[in-house]
Amino acid sequence: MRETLQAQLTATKRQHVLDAAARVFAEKGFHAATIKDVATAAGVAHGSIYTYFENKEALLLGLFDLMSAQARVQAAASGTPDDPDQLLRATVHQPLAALTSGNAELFRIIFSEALINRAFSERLRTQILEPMILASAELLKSTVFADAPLPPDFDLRVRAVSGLMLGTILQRVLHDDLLETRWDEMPALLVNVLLQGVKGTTP
Amino acid sequence: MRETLQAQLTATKRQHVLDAAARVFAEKGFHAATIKDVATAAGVAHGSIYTYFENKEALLLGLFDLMSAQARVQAAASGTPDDPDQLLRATVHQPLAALTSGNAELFRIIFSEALINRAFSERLRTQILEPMILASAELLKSTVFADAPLPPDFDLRVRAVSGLMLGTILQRVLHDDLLETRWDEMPALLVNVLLQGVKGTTP
Amino acid sequence: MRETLQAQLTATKRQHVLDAAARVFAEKGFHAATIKDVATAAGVAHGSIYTYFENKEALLLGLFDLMSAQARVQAAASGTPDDPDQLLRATVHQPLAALTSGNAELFRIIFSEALINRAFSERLRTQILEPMILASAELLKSTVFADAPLPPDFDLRVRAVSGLMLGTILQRVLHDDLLETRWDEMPALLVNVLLQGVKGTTP
Amino acid sequence: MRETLQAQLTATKRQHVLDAAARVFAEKGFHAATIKDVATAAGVAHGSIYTYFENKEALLLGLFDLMSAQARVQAAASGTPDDPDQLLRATVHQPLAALTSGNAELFRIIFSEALINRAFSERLRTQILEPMILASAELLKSTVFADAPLPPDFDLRVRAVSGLMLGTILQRVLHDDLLETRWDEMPALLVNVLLQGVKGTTP
DNA sequence: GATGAATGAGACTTCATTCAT
DNA sequence: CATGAATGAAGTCTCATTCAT
Repeated sequence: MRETLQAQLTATKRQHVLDAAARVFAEKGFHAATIKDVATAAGVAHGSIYTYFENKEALLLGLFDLMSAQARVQAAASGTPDDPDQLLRATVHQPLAALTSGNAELFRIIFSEALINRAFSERLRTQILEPMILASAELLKSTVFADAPLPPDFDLRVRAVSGLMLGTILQRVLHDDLLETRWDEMPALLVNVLLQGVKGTTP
Repeated sequence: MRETLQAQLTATKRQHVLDAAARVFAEKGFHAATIKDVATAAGVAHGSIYTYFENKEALLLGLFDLMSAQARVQAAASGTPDDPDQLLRATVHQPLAALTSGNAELFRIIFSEALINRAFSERLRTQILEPMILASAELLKSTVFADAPLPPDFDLRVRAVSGLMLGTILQRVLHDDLLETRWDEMPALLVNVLLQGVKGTTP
Repeated sequence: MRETLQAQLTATKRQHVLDAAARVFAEKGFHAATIKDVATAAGVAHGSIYTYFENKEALLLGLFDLMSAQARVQAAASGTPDDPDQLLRATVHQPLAALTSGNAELFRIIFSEALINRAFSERLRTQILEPMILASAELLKSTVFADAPLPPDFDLRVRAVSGLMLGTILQRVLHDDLLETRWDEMPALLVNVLLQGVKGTTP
Repeated sequence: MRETLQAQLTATKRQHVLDAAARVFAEKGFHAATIKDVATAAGVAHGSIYTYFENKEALLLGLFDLMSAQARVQAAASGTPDDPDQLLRATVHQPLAALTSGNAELFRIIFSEALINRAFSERLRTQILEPMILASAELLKSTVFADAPLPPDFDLRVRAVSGLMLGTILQRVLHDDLLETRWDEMPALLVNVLLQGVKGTTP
């Protein structure tokens, strides 16, 4: 039991360091930030970082797992609405909503690294993108294609769905003012586009 | 006349160095790559890099201008088809086609940096994204909204169009095998989605 | 208490590095000497220099403070003799005596830099020269001009006093063999010159 | 004859480069100044410097010779006054007057280097200081010691004379405002000090 | 476990010098 | 002779990582 307590304490501190890392990396970028920066932000000696993380890259992986976990949590929390329309809305809403608060920074850091680091992009695909694509596929099957046979380019259409979400997010984190201001309207609008095309009249 | 020759020679070598930089940065990432790597790839002494570029960041900016220029060239080359349908197809096709050959690397390097470097993201927005958004807006006005009044969320719908393209590209450069294999089908498919929604039947 | 010990240890090592810097700079000159040279002379890794000094220039400032401190210490140590004659002798003796041992090196380094670095010459004037001039002025007032009104060119005469000392020192550090050999005779001789002119008979 | 013309042309350009070097070194200091700086100031390509000077240090030596030559020229120009008093005044006046105009910079550069560069200090002693000391000795012999046997510490007294001049100059080039303002009064004052001591009444 | 002094590999950059044109 | 592109040695400084306390 004591070991459990100890372990919990360790886990807490580890999380504390990770939070600090998220803040620091977000502000300075992964490469510009130093271990000392993170340690200072976490309020520990810089040597102590190595008690919780093997090296600097492990901090990044930790952040990655954090994002991955958050995505799962939010997916679970949203439940599974019965109404197909609600389901569609929820599925599109989720990834976009994940960006509010401080998560845009996390997105920036992780995608920035994944774009130029093959190992990291693998991880990103496996843990984040593929689940998102899978969810999109399930969504399409149970909604728009519920009554029709799947077309031969079904998988590609799924990429269009996930691409629409990713691209919208990407534009926002690249500081598109309009998207930042009217971010709340986007989920509904994207659903509309997916259902009726870009001309679709909003209900 | 001699000056012109000399200037041309210099420009050529500068381009040569820039090409090398693109290759090296693409493989290792901007931060992990060293000036020496670039110099070796270009076949010059590492001090010589500074004959053509003021510092390492100037190389990145050079790559940026390269991408920007390519985008402009392709936009100009595509001309202005009369047929609205052709126009739509062309506009969507362009950015996606720009990714073939070695340009995916350029995209990776530049977006990776823009995600974590505010000055760079400004540049990216002004020189690349905003023109793309403007083109999308013009496109919509002259095609799908040709006969209808513009809806109040028109600007947001434009973001959906550009977002669809960007997100699709992003997935591909993150090594989505399916997209890499069937990239040729995407422009038509995206046009379809935009016109009729994701369920739209391909003609 | 432990903190005090640690601080003392750090201070000691800092001093150790500074001593090494004095030796190295004296031998090679500030610009020709490298951080690596200093580190090697101090017996530490070259990166470690930066634990104690922010950068190379800080080493020079450290040496400067060292010289400044030494000057103060010696001034204090000499006390204030009652006999005016003794006072004169002591005041002239001090700066000249400060040059024995390894301090000629310090003089060389510091004056060499001050001659071409305005910020440094300001510092030198404020911390070393002006105190010396002030001391010379006080000296004159309480000795040769004790019973007479101060002449209108009093301040200039003070410069002659300090100049006589500085110039003599300068000649010695520029390797004048005669001065090096018979340095001990100079204080008395200079006092004589000041009192009676260059022809003055030594008592 | 043509060769002479050519040689003169070369000499002229060489002098032109040297003037530029004096200006540049004076402003930035020898080490901070680059060959390119000098070339730009001289209006030639930086590679061309090497047509006239073997390397960067040769420029410094060139400046040294320049100063040395100027000193000789001025010494010759001043002639040899018959009146011993005039002679004394002239001898002291000379080195001090040499500092007006832009020569203070030259003094700074050369003494700065000589202080930390043994070879250079040798040169300085041989070409500048020793002649100055010799002149001082001759001066003393023909004036204050004209009728008396030379004292055993004669050579040291000579150092006091040259030291008084050097030290006064040193203070001025270290930006002593008072000296800069009232520099004209110094020669007479120094003569006075030498003749009667620091208390001496000005005639 | 925590600390932070110490390490040293390695990065960027400068610049004196050379040499083909 | 003049030019300036090219070279590469060398320098300063950073920082991830280690380890004795």
